[in-house]
Amino acid sequence: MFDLIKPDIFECITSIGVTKDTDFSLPPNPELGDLCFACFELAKKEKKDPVEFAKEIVGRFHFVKRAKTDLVLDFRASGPYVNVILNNKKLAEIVLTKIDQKNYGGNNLGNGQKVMIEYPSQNTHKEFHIGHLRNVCIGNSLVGLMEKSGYRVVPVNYINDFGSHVVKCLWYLEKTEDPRIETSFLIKNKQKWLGMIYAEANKYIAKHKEVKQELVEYQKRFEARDPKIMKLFQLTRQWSIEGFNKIHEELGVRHEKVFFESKIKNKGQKIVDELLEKKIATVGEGGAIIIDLQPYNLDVALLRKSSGSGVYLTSDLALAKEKFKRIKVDQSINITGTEQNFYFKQLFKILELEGFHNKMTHIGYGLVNRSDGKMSSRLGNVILYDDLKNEIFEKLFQETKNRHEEWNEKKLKEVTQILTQAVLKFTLLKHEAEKTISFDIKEATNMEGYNALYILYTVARINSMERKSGLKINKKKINFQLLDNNEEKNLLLFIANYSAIIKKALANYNPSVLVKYCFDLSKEFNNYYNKFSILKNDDLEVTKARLALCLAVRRVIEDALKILTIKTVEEM
RNA sequence: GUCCCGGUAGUUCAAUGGAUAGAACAAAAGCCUUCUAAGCUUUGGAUCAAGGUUCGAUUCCUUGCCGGGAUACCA
Repeated sequence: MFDLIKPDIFECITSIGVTKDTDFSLPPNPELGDLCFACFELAKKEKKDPVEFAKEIVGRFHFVKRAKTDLVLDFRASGPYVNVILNNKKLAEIVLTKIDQKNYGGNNLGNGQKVMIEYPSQNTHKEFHIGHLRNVCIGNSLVGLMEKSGYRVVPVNYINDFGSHVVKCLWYLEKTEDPRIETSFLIKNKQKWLGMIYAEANKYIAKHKEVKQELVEYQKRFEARDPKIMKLFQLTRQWSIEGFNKIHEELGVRHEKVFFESKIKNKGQKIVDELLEKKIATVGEGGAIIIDLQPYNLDVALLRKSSGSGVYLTSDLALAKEKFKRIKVDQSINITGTEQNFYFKQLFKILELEGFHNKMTHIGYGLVNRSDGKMSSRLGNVILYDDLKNEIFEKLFQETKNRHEEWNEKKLKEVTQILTQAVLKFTLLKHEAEKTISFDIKEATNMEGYNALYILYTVARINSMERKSGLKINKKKINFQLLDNNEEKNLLLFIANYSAIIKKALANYNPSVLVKYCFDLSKEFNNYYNKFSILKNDDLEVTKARLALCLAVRRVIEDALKILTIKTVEEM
């Protein structure tokens, strides 16, 4: 932790037995010191008692202690811990100067490696609910985190437009001769409407089990590209894709390439044939093609239905190859729900058996459930992205209007839109990525608490102060000595810890770490803001120093939010 | 049946094996002639159970109980 100031700390404490892999953390009580480190490991190396060793380290430090202008002022032993007392002036100077560096808080773990990230891989003819939204939010953040860490990221999408879900939807539309197709220009959101039809189709099929054979036949015709079906397919497929594109644009997704199942499925079928020839795959019950992965503890995987139709796996085999063929990348990452963890283990094993050795990773995020139970299309209780977005927008619009009567409609909408996106994204990112979410609409539309608004409000406050001060801050002329209270020290330490947070978030594929960091930093700031006056101050030098700190806080928050693709507003 | 994930305040979530388990919501009480009250302060409240490893366990291991997911023709 505290990577930003670590080099300066070690400069003060060379050759006293504290190795460079020693990590610093915050003491449980600020009165103990500014930073601390535990001596368990260090003492073990020298075969000493940790409590004794802590005292010894402190003694050594006092012996070699250098000038008062160093970052480290003092060491104090407290049981097996050593607490570090920092020089406020030096701390402020280092942090507030370093923050202007390029790619501040970033690192170069990626070393220019090219990585493809595939998300959210939706199915056409289906709804876009908050589960998909979680996928996009995590994907977006991962792109940001990897770019911040020196990777060259290629975001791509894979659209499943050729599976049995499409078959069900088209078959149902045809069977019911839905008149709305003819007057489709009347439908406002066709992508959403189609999702509704798909849900209806599912309900119907569940009730009328006898249509199963009919669907099998329909799928055969579909996969053989029966012109009669293709017309409806092309039309409706386009509705979904246009709808997705609009959503992606709103959410700040920027795919460099899009793969379609309809263009890949045949290639997948060929791979299945090859696997059969190579005797990696075998013929199973009813003529289905399967692959026995039991030696690897991965059960049996189905590669082709007994009807000859493909399954997801059929296409995914081809997709893996296509990815590396079309774009020269060093590795590929997939983001899907954790319920597909097992599926991806199977997929990767099959590719491995086939002799495909490119690096592929699967990242699973937890399901989004409703607080009152499971979300399922069949129960008809899915929370759609569009609906949630509108609900939040309405609420925020009213509130913003009340606060800024002087704003015109256009400005109100612009600001509310940014706030809405921020609230949505924060809500779906605030939990640990791999954990199941219990989603509560009431909580999501609450404007208080652990919420994006809290952070954006903090930024808006700083913006406001900067405007009102009329000052241009020149770091070279700041008297850093004036930043000497505990709250200021805490803020500086928070800022110094930013890069460690980035690393942690990426290492665990877990953007929630960064979300929490933004909130905690904002909280620390609001505490400071309420306790100390920044502008209303007798001493202009103090105002300048404090304002410089405020701007640094804003810079870090905005940088972190940018990674999460969350925008801020000047005023709110 | 087997495999994977989870179980922490009333609720939703935090806590690389480290000092006194943190937040938010909800509940109770306060703070706007003062830089945006979408804010701040204060109060009460929790580690599923039993073993084990360790100087030290919410964290690691074992067992049990509870919940979720996966487990060849669902997507």
